[in-house]
Amino acid sequence: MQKEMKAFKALGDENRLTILSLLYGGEKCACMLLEEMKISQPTLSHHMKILCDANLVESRKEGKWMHYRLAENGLRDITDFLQNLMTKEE
Amino acid sequence: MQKEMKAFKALGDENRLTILSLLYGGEKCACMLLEEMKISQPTLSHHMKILCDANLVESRKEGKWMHYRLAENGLRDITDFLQNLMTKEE
DNA sequence: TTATCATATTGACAAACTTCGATATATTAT
DNA sequence: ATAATATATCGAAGTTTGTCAATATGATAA
Repeated sequence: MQKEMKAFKALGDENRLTILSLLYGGEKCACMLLEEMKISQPTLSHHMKILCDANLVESRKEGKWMHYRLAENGLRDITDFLQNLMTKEE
Repeated sequence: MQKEMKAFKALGDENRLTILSLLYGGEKCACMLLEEMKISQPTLSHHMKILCDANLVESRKEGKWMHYRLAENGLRDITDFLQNLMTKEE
């Protein structure tokens, strides 16, 4: 349950939900995310770390750029967790 | 997105995840939840309010007892939200 | 090497959150 | 009406979280 809690904590922030929606279209580098949001660079870096630690986002380093993309596995894990809560209820 | 954020915030707490898992088997009254957890009565009340406000739990008053159950609608909403994030990615 | 650019880390501060004891409210029983 | 019980609200203490400026790290370019 610890794993799911970490993911839900990560999802419970407006900026991080925005980041996920920006990654919906596919991989993006940090600098592009930064342009589309009104937060500082350290703040973005902080949020990306939380999303990666929660397994919701995966990263790839290319030269001095960091590329981020949605982590399908982590997303599926918590989706399954929620679906299990719903089924067989009652 | 505000609605989902509220739900995810609510899910990002160990005690509240425990409460949801306790409600998995079906409706329970607050006093029964209280017995199964090591938190004070005001704390439980606080968490139940957060879960209800987030639409993850529904309540029913019967005399002096409050009965709580999982809110299928709210759970489905965020499950759908996550599933939409996953599909068509790429 | 030195300069420049992209990202990460540190340190500090304010805001938000969790928790509980004390107390209030509401319902039932006597 | 009074007592007892279940739950909610209040107020305060301690903890966690989000944020940014300053700085560090790592990579490329000159």
